[in-house]
Amino acid sequence: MLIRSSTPEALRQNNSLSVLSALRRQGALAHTDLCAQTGLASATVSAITAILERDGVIERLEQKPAGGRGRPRVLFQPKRDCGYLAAVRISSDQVQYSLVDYAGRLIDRFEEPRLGGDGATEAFGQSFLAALARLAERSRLARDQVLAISISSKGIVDPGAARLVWSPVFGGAALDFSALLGGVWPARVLLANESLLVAQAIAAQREGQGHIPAIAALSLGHSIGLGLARRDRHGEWEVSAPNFGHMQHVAGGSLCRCGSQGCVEAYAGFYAVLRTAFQVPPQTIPAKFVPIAEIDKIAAQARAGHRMAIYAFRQAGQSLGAGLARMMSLFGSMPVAVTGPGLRFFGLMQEGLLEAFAETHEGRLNGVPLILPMTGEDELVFEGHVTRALAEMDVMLATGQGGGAP
Amino acid sequence: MLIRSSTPEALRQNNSLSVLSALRRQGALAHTDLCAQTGLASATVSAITAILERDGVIERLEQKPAGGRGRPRVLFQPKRDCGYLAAVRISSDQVQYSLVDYAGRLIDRFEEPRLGGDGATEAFGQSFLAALARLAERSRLARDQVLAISISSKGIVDPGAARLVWSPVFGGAALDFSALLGGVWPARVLLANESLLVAQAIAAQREGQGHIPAIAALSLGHSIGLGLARRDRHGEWEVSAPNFGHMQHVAGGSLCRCGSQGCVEAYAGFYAVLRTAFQVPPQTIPAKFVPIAEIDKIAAQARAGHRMAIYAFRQAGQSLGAGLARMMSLFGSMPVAVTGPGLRFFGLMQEGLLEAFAETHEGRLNGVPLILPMTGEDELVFEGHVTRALAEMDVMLATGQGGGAP
DNA sequence: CGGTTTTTCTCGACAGTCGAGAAAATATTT
DNA sequence: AAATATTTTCTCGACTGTCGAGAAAAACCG
Repeated sequence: MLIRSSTPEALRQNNSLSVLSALRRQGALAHTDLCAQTGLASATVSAITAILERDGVIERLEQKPAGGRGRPRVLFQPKRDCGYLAAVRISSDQVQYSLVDYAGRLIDRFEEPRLGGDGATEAFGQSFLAALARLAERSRLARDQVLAISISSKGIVDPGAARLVWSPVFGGAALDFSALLGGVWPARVLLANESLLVAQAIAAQREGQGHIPAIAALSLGHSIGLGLARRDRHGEWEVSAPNFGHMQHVAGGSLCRCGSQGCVEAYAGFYAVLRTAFQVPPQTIPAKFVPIAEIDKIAAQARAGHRMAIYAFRQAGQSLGAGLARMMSLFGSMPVAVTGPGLRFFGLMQEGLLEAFAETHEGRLNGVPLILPMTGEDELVFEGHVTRALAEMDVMLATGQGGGAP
Repeated sequence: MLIRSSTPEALRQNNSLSVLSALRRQGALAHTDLCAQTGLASATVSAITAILERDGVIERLEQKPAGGRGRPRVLFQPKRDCGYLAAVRISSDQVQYSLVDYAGRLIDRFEEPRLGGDGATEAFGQSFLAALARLAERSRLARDQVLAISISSKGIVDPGAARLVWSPVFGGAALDFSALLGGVWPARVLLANESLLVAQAIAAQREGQGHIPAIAALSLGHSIGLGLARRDRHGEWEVSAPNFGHMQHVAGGSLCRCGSQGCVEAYAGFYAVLRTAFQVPPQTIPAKFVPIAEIDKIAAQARAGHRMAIYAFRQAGQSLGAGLARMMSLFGSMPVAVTGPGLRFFGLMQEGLLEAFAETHEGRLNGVPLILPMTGEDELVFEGHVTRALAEMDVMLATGQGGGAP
C-alpha cells in the first residue's frame, strides 16, 4: 500500500495494488464497491481494472446476481490460475509441501519424512529442491507460475534474508533458503517462524471486526513460541517472532535444551514439565523428545490432586506469566492467543500465569491480558502462510513483475 | 518519504518533502546536489524549489562559493524564520523551555521551578500555558509561527496521543497535553520519553556513518530509562520507549518505587544501590530522592574495596544485564549507549552487567553487546527534541499546512 | 573576445487522477 | 408495449505532475 518512488508510474502501481488486494481479500467486487473501498475515482478504477483484466490477473464473474433495478453490476474477481504459491512447513519429523492458487485454494499437498539426523542440512537441501520440483510437476505447472515460496519452521529466523539462524531441528547450522532456491526458482522466497504465521493469521482474521492494535500468539509444546502482530505507524500489520522461548526467566535457573540456564522454555516446555513433575534435578540434560502421552499422564495426576504434578504446571504458567509481562512491558499490552499441542494443559497453567502476571508492574498498571485459547494450530499456520504469500503476490502482480495470463 | 494517498498532489508533497528535508539536514545544497540526493529529475527539482522559494520556506544563499569553471551553483537553504519549535523538558524539580528556529538554532531558553507537590497537575497546566506564552512573546512571535511543541518527561507515554500515562513526577495522574494545548496553540504537539529522545538523537548522529539497524539508549539515574531506535521495513527510524525500568527482574524481589516488587529499577536505580549498600531490607519503601553525592560516597567506598558497596553496584549491573538480554531476545541484538547521571558509576556496574548478559541464551548466541558510554545526556535530549520536531515541521511545510513567509 | 565547462532553466511529451456527464442495462409504471 | 426511473459503468477533457533533452546562463581559460 506504500510506495517509495516518486513517479506517476509508482502511483499507478500503488493504486493498482489497492484495487487488486481489495479484490482478492473480499472475493468479488463491482466497480462501485472498488471505488468505495479504495477511495479512488470511478475513472481511475476503470483504467486499472481494464489493465488488470488485459494482463490476465482479474476476470469478470459470469454469474450475475440479479438484483434490484438499474444497470446490473459486473463483478470482478482475481483469476485463480494467475499465480501459485508453495507453502512448506518443516516440522521435527516431517516436511509438508502444499500448493495453493491465487484464490487461496489448496491444490495439492504431500508430506515427506525429514531426512537425516543432526547436521544433515546438505541432504535436506537436496530433498527440499526435489520435493518442490515434484509439487510443481504434479500439477503441471511451469516454475515461473509459482510466484512465492513460503517456508516455516520453529526457531529463530533472520527477517531480512530468508535465513534460518537457529532451529530445534537443525540446531545452529544456518540454512539460507534464498541461496538454495535462487537461480533455480524465480519465485519470491519467504521464511517465517511458525508462531509468527499464527499471529499473522489471527491478525488477518480480526482485520474486519474492530481495530485491534496488537495481538500475540503463544504456542505451547516441547518448545515455546511467540508471534507478535502489531500495527505500525501507517496502520499496517507488522509481524515478528521474538525469541521468547529462550528469554531468560530466572538467572542461573533450570537447564534449557539450548544449553543456557533459566530460559522460559526450561520451565514451560514439555520436557520441563516432565522434569519437574518427576522431581528430576533441574540441571539434568533435557529429554530430546517427550511423547505427549507422558504429559497427558501428568495432567491426569494433576487433576487428581497430585502435588508435584500440579506444581509442575503451575511453575510452567508462572514462567509464561512473567515472560508475557516482560514482553508487554516492552511492547505494550495486548491480548494473547494460546495455541499448540500444549493448549490442552493450559487450564492447569492459567492460574500460575495470571498470578505471576498480576504481581508485575505491567499487571498492576494495565491488568491481566485477555487470553484466547485457539485450537487448530496447524490450520492457523497454513492460513498464515497463505495470507503472507498472497499479499506478496499482490504486489508482484500489481507491479507487473511475474504472473499474469496463462 | 512515504505517501499513502493516490493523487498527483500527494506525489508532489512527497517529493517536496524529500527536497526540503534533504536541504534542512545538509544545510545548503545546489540544484545538482538535490537531484543526486533525492533521485528526482532536474526539471522536477526546479519546479519544487521554485514553489518552496515562493512560499518563503527556502531561500538562495547570498555568499557564493567561488569555485572552478562553469556556471556557479546557487545554493538553497531553508529559511531560519519560516517556523519555530518549542522544546519543553520536564524534570523532577524544574521545567526548561527552549525556542528553536527552523535551522535548529537555539533562540531563547529559560527554566522555571516545577510548581506544587504531588497531584498538582492542574496548577502545572496553567503555569505551562503561561510559560509557553512568555516564550513566544519574548521573541515577538505570533502563535502560528510556532509549528511544533515538543515535550519530554521521564515516564510512560502514550505514543499515539500526546498523553503522559505515568511519570515519576506526576504519578498516575494522566496528563493530556493535546487537550491542554488544543485550541490555544495551532502547533503540532509531540510528547516523548527522555530516553526515546536520546535514542533518536544518537540514531540521527549515526545516520551518515554506516548503516546501523538499531541502537538502544540506556539512561541511569534515580530511575532507569530505555529508548530504542530501530529501522523499520522502509528503512526509516522507528523510535520507542519501552517500559524497561519497571520490567520485572526477579519475581517477588525488592520493592520498587512504583509499588511492585522486583523491577529492574528496584535493583539498578540510585535508591536501590543505596539500599543494598547500607543493607537496608529490600522491602523498605524507597527514598523519594537521593542526592547524587550519596552515591558518589558509595562509589568511593566500592573503589576502596568495601564489600557491600561493590556488591550494590554489581547487583545493579546484573539486573541491567539480564534486562538488556531479555530486551534483545525480543528486539534483536543492538549496541547500547549508556547515559544519565549514573554513567559515572557504570564502571562499577559493567562487570556484573556483562556477566549476567553472557550467561543468557542471547549472550551465548550473539555475544555481549557493544557498550557506548555517552556523556552529555542533557544535550542529547535537546538534540532529540530538535530532530523530531524539525522532521515534523518538514512535513507541515512541504504539505503547505502552516508556516511559510513571514 | 571567442571557446570550454558546468550548472540552471525551459519546453514538449507522456502518464496518471479526477469530476462530470454520457451511455448502458435493467425494473417499474403507464 | 412503450415510456420513465434508477443504478451502474464507461468516456472525455481538464489538470497536475514527472521526465529527458536541449537551450540558456554564467563563470573560467587561453
